[in-house]
Amino acid sequence: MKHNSEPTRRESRHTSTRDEIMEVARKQIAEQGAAALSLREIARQMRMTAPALYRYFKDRDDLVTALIVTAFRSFADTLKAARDSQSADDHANQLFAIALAYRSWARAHPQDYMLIFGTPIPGYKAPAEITQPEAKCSMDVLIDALEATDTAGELDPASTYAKPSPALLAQLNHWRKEFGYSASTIVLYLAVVGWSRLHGLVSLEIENQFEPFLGDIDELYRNQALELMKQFGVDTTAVTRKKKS
Amino acid sequence: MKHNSEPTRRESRHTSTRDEIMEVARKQIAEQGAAALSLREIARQMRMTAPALYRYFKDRDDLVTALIVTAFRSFADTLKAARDSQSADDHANQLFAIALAYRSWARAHPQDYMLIFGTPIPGYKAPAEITQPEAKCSMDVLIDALEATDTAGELDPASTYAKPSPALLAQLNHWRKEFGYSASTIVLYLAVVGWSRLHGLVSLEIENQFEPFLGDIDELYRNQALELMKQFGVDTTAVTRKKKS
DNA sequence: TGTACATCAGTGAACGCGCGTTCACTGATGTAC
DNA sequence: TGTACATCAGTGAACGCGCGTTCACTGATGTAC
Repeated sequence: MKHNSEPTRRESRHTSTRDEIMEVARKQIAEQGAAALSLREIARQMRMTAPALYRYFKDRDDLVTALIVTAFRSFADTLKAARDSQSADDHANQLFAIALAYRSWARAHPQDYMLIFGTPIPGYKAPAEITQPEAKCSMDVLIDALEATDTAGELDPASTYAKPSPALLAQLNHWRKEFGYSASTIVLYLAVVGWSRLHGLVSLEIENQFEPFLGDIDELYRNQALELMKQFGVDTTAVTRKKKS
Repeated sequence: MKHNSEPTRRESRHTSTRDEIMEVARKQIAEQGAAALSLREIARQMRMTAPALYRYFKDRDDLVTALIVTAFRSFADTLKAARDSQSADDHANQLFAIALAYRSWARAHPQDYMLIFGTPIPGYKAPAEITQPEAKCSMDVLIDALEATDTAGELDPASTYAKPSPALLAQLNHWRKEFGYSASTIVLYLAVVGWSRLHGLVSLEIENQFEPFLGDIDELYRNQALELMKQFGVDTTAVTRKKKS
């Protein structure tokens, strides 16, 4: 056995067909939905037999878990990239960019979005110990951006936003401590509120609930993203100016 | 053939086993999710054979469509009942009651909620001409309540809420005319915004996305429902007073 | 009131399908001496 | 450099399962005269 230097030829082949399996699976999910994912169909598309897949994944659930993890990472990476596309001190535009990226990722990968945040697959139960840290990473992008805004003194929830009740504050504080967040409790509050509001619009959109009466949601989404920021006390004039130019 | 007086014995038996089929199907959906719905399993639970079900539904899709319709009706009825539980001129409490009922129905019937607003079943495409009017009925409860509030002069979105852009207003107007709503365009705007915000919280909750870090969502939901109303310009003091008493 | 007939509910067998997973196996790829 | 061996990728057959749907059928329920 080689002590872990660079991967052998065989090893790299292994990981590359493993990647290919996941690629094909993702494509299948994108077309048919996650519930219709089939090992045999994947094998067929790869011109292999189904049992060969067991060299790469313990079973179907194992593959699904891997898909969920990569979907989460792709999602988190997209959010981070959006944030970093704006200058580091321009918090308003960072937040706005994150909000837009949230939606555009979901539109580009609707089935992955649903795989992550939506309906679980019939016989499948995601192992929380693997799934949860990944979910946290996405959430953290939002939390970090809000925290940075807060630190810069550009967040003023108190002026426009209701104070959480003591009971709610206690919950948020518990969360804050358990996960060791440096952000203030109110930042966590805004993060969870913001998340739920983006999710509400995005999930209804990708499930075509708006279509019959509104058609395109572009305008509504921008409107709501800005509105959300305003309610957080963020000055959005820089965003609107940039948008026009 | 009898001219349509009261239903014959046979007819009433027919509708009653039809109802039983749907009942069993609903139970199955509640336990396993809509994607796992199986005609054979339904028949088994009813101590029948599967082909007998074809006396009552053309095929599986036909059953699913019927389930969707009844789910929508149950949902809309619950919202209406909540509204009517408050006195007719107390618009604030009516809106609040609707918001609470929205969530509690979803919690009581999570799989039905997802059947209606969420992931479609793999091979199934809901016939829009049947599904859409039902969806409209639920939406109309919210719209009507907001319109009544507006007519009473208790809605003041302009003061706290961003004006929709001209493009968005045009979309909303198109919708308003196409469906013949008497409510103002801004009421439709508030309805769709309110819906998406309730949906965001509720759908994340029933998919257990909040659980790892927040546990119970009760406080957050109440907080957000009130916040939403405040942003619409509704005076919520009557609601909070009532809550305490 | 009784008889002949039509309608309907439900059965049981069968069709054809696809699925996840196991197993013993063949060849190829890599490793050790 | 060559040979013996171990490891791994992938095959093909099979198991056992469940599914939606069709078909010809049996009995029961209702209807007309």
